[in-house]
Amino acid sequence: MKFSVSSKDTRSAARCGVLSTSHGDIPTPIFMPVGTRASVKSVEPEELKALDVKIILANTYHLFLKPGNDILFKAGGIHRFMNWDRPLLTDSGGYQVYSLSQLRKISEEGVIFKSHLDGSRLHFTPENVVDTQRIIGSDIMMPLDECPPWPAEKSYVRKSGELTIRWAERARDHFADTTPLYGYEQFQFGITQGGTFEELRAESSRALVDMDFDGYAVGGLAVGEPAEEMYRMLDLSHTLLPESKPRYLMGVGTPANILNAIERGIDMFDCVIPTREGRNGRVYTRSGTMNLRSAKFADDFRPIDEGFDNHVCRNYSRAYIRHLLNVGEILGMKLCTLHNISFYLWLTSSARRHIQAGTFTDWKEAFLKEFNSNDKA
RNA sequence: GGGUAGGUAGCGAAGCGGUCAAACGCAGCAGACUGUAAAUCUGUCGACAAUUGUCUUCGGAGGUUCGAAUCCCCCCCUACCCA
Repeated sequence: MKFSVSSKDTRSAARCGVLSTSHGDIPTPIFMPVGTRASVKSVEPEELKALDVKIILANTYHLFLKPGNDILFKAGGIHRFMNWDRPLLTDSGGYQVYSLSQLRKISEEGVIFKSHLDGSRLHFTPENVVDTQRIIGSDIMMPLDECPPWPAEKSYVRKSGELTIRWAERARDHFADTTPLYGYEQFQFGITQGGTFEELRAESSRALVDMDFDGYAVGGLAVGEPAEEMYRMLDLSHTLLPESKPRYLMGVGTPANILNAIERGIDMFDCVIPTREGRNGRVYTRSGTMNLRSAKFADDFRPIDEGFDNHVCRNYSRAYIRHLLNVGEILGMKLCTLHNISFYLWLTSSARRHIQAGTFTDWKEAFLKEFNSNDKA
């Protein structure tokens, strides 16, 4: 995988780069909206492009259930299926090992899920998860891993992390033994685990680095631990993961999480916050968040964030969107989603600009001060 | 003019002698949401004191009863039907 770091911050580990895939280049740091089931909920791929979304996520577990591999293969892969011609990354189902923990059993071989849709038993192995992602045709695929909960006993996190390492090895081998199905290159990242234990995180990182993945994800964080614990793990990861490979912090996070992680050398992020919270009426502004369902916005005809230059703020008022949410019109959820994605992309593009200008740290402090001082939620 | 069904907290709507400050829904208010089982979920929702507390409510006025939103009488209003 071609990844080039173009500029580095002098006062922190923050860096800017470009990640090249067959479906286009991705400037980093970057935020990737989540489109679990081949859809960023409520938004058309064309609209994502209009927002200048560079790369989106989809999920192997959910796509395997529906529409299933047959349909995805007949469609010619996910890009053609959903009319998205830019880069796409698939998560492996490792997060579902965590989020659907009541519905699965883990063994050395892999994971058996009891489908949340119809209860049927689904066998996921490191190998067949690679196969499914070949069929999906994602530009970047993730190996099956176990995301342990927090808090968890160190002994459990160790055992779990060691299993994830063995799975990663199998996934890497199987990736090498198979080829892309649609004529363009695919890449595979490794996922480090180890919870918030330095020792385990380091072991996991070293083992995965030895396998020479195309990039490295830091997994198993933002599952309930204090943010400081997460940052500690990032400081450590920064010293262990190769400079020359992209680093992806999975499932993170709030604007503050993202900026603090960029400061610690992370290049890629995904999170459901902007889309899910958008559907629930919470929108992000430079001076904090606000819940547009509140009656206090009923006659507030200002844009969501005055002076913020995006499609939603240029064209719609708080009062209108509040009305839409209030009467259950899907457009309300959509406009909030569009706005939040736009805000998150603005956040990472601003970070890039300030890293390049050498002003990242100051800008981050100023942004967070403003964001936290006047929370409208 | 006659008949029938009703008038319950912001709205809608249960309750039909005590366990009723009164189910439930909506609206309101507050909160949650981090590799999406989330267009979801939680709390609150008469007024005050703000933990077990007190006070005023079920169209209005009387009455029966130890006790009424619930029973009786009169009045007012609404919807529909018949003249």
